[in-house]
Amino acid sequence: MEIENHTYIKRCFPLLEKQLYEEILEVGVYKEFAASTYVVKQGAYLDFLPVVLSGVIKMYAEEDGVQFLLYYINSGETCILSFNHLFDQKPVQFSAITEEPTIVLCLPVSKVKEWFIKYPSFGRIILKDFQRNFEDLLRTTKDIVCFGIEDRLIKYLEDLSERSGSMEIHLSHQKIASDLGTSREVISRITKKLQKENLLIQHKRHIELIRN
Amino acid sequence: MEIENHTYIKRCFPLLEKQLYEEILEVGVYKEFAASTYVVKQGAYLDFLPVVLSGVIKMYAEEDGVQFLLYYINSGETCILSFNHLFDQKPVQFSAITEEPTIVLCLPVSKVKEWFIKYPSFGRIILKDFQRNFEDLLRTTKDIVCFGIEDRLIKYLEDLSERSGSMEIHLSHQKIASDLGTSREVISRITKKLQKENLLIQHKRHIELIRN
DNA sequence: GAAAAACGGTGATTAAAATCACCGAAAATT
DNA sequence: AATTTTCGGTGATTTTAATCACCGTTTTTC
Repeated sequence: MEIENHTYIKRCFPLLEKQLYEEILEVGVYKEFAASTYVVKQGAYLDFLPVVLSGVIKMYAEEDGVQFLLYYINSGETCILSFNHLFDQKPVQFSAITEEPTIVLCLPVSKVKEWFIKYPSFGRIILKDFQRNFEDLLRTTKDIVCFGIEDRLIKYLEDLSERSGSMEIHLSHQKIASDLGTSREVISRITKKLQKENLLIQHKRHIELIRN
Repeated sequence: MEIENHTYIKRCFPLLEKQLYEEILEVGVYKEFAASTYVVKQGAYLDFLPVVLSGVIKMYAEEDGVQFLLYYINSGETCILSFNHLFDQKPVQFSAITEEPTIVLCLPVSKVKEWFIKYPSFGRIILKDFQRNFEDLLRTTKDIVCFGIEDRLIKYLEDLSERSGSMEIHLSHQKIASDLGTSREVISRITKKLQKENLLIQHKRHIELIRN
């Protein structure tokens, strides 16, 4: 298992300085999560930086009883949003939930601070992940403000299809609804409408997208 | 004028290494903007990192003809969102507009990259600003998703009042509406309602908030 | 000082989405 | 096999906000 994890790290961070690589191996803690499990819960205090070695985690925001999807962290990416809270010891403002079985490498905050200054490559990785997360969040925000649920549902399904490489979406209306911050009935009605428009087919337990 | 700007830089970046400070003085370009002027326009390609020396700029997102306020950049803060686009030469996904007369220090991207690696203090500044912008954006997103316009208007006014240190808001309903991504009539109706509830008083050309 | 532009008020209507209520079918649990 | 849970469908209603239409006033511009 250890050996596998080494492989993951090499794959995720191909350009690390040798010394940094050694340090990561030394202090990094591996954690495995089943599908649909909390990696980070909103309100918690973190003392580590999670890096997704394999699998996918989804970032959720919660407020006023509503939970909605912000964006995904794929393998090889750091869950940088939590970085925000590593330094000022504030509770995290979001939750991270695995989408599938996922292996996470946890790097202690003290080391992260040290490496950020010591290793240029590490600083660049952090910055790059910050950028991506920022862009993803902005994209999501724009979508929410500027488009109705129907458009957002279509985007959501297309996005899922693209990232899974399959035209089939195995999710209940309820789960979709909660990702989009709406209610099940709304999803049911829209999918029905989309089926009439030949954009998808509703099967017993999944949705099949139709290439346009 | 040059001397004044030196003072601004010292005030904004109190902990710079001397050498970095010299470099900034050498290559930084000062730009002055009147109130309500574009500093950055969505879709443009940037080759500099803007730092607000004095004044305030507002970050807007645009999509599908709708423009709405994301958050503010105060004096001493870098407009880090643009940083995103410095590295990958993508057009910026937002606009930055001055709120009041504003002095901006423009740092060339080539130097920014260099300093980020060379000077730990610079890396920390960048990271810190990234954090703040990220948190601000997340806050805004949550507000938009989870609260109705009435609550958001109240927050918006309170926020303005707090940052200006005054209970008087000198903004037209139209301007408020466009910041919140809605229409004037909606603002007019809500302010009228809030007046009935003794939360504010509408004067001829401004709104007076009432301490609760 | 006249014309134009910006400002704010308000009623009526429309549209989008949330909520409520209730249904039967399928799947999972015991 | 019986029970419970999850799932999805659908009509009716309500809520929220957007839009349309029109008004008089104030401010700015020329």
